[in-house]
Amino acid sequence: MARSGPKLTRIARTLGVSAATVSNALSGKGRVSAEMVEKIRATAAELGYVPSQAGRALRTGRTGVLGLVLPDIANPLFPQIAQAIELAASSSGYGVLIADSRGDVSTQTKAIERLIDRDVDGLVIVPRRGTRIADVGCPVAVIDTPSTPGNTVAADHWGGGRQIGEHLKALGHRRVLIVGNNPASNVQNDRAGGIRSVFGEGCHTDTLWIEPLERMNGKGCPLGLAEKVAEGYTAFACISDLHALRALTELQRAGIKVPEKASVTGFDDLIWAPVITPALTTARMDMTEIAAIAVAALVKAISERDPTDPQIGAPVTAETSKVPMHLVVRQSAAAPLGSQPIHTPTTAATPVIEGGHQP
Amino acid sequence: MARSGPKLTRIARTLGVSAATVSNALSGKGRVSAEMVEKIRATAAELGYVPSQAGRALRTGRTGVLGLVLPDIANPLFPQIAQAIELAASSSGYGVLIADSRGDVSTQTKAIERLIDRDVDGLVIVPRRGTRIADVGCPVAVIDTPSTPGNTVAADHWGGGRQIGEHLKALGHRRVLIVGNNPASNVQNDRAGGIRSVFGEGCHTDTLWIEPLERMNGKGCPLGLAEKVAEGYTAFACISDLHALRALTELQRAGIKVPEKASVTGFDDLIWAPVITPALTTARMDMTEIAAIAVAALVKAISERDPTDPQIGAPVTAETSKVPMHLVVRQSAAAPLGSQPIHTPTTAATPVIEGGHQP
DNA sequence: ATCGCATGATTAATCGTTTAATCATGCGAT
DNA sequence: ATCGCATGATTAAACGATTAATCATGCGAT
Repeated sequence: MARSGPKLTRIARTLGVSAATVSNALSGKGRVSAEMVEKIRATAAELGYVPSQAGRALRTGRTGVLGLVLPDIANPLFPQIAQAIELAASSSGYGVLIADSRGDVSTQTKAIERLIDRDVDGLVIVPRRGTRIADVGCPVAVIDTPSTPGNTVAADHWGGGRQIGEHLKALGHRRVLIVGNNPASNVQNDRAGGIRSVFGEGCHTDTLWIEPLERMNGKGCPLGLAEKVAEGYTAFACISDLHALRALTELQRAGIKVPEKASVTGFDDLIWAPVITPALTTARMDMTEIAAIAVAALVKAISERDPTDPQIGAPVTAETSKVPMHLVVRQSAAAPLGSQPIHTPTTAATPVIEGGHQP
Repeated sequence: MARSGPKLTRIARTLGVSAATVSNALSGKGRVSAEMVEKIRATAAELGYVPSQAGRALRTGRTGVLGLVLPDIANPLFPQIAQAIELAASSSGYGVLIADSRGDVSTQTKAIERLIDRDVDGLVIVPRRGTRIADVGCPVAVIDTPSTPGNTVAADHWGGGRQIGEHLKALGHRRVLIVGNNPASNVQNDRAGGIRSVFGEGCHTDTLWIEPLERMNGKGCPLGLAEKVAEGYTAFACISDLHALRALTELQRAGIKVPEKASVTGFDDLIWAPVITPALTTARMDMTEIAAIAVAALVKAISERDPTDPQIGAPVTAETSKVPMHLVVRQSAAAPLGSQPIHTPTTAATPVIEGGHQP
């Protein structure tokens, strides 16, 4: 709807100048005397002037809107991501239009098209399981994982895995089961790889992928972790807090105390991580930072680009493409029975130590 | 950015007619011969014409964009809501712009203003804890709970509570602890009220509000549920799956088996409900339906409204304002020890029976 | 034969902003 | 005194669609 507020012309008439002068003064582009600028600024503020996006968009070919595409919108990380992107975008003066693709890969293209048709200036895409983004007609920032070609910026998932691994190793764990969803995901692979990289000589890791298991036994099937404990695994390093939750409750239900009998760690520091019992040790990504970098790169690309040319571009690049993850130490991981922890500085980054319930 | 695609004029020139005719043909408004309409439709489709939102918005005063405001974006329900709203909006030809207010009430106004300044045609607001929505300059749909004045459409939280309560009662529970976050929330109050309404003669319910407890003992503090079990409570009816999760893990950790020794139920059917052990019995709202009604009401109000008048309106109203919730029966609630379940049809609505892990 | 009218299409104005091109003015240098 | 130039402001065109007003045409009725 059209804002009811004053138009540019009204400010111009109020001050007895032309609309062009007002526009120039407000944008600081043309030649306007300092005093005039001052007067115009003042009355614009006083009248509560807000430029019409429509008018501006029509003239400049820029809408000031970014599109956000999360092919897997049901993802519990969605709130974090959306929040961070919206913050970054709005503080750069951009709006954020969302598009959902119901987890469906074919609908993803439709969703992107919907955004393009609405003339977004750029897109932020968090791709689903290694989907490559086809050339769209506007700048695109891809948030996946540093090892993915075409990635713009992402958390250092591999490094996060290493931190989790080092934490577990320092606690004394030698047999660790990595629990993930799907090996086709670059993110999950990097996290798992990071964990594995820590356990060398005299250690053993194996990986349990849930999705194939569920294809056989049905959704929500037991993971059989009690047996794994019997096999000597003392820690379950889960690729996401969602899996950690699943592992934790399954172990508890089987009468295996966490963390005394088995340690469990997660990833992402999802909303429930601090409030479950025991509170979940996990690795968190700095979405605020990631979003800021992604949006900045996008904004740069947008401003450098000629709005009329229908460029078919690769994803934009940022100076920093890898943002460190932060280990959040809570209660779900501890030294295994019959082993004393090794006291070594575990990671380069300082881990966040957080109690489950400090006053 | 400006779409690279063909403009209205190009179609006009291609067919040797005026732009006005093309516009009329495509919108079906003016007087155009049937054959002309056909030809124009055809070439428009062939050329892949997409109207410029900017041009249209400038002329009509309608942007075709709705704003979505979730004051508590960190809410784990967010994905569900956003997904449903986006679906409903896009199938009505609208885009969805999001605004976050970081859970802060004062920032909420700012967020709404950001959307208004971007000329959204209407707003969907899921208010935080009974916040009243001040008059904004455009149609607003409020999704809260039917008992809230000014509510447009919402799940029947009270009815959902009743279903949960009846389920527990039918299982044989007589001492039930309701676990909520904050009594200031209309939604939570309605849910709790619905549960309570079921337990009359010879039954006992009490309510535990987490937020006041945390203000005393710190975030993530223990809820002391083991003591409650000792006091004779056999079921914990939580107002949200998040609390249910907290209760479940705390009980498990204390060695109290769920559901044998204590039943736990939730609300919302959040992502983890089906995959934890035991899978969570909960009540789900039909967000798709709610979103459809909210958006439909909004669209109606928008089309009836004169885009130029800066109406200061109350929230729009819908024909149906109360959408039933669905009980999802899984494994976390069962008959208490030493009591046989009463076999009664528990609810009017057919509950969804869902296994934790069927093949 | 003429008027009126319905039909189908065109003209031109408009939405609000930006911006290139133009214009007026005063001042310093020749 | 005149030219050139810098400065500050104005004019006017443009973006792409919509729509009220207008125009041309043919046909039936008087």
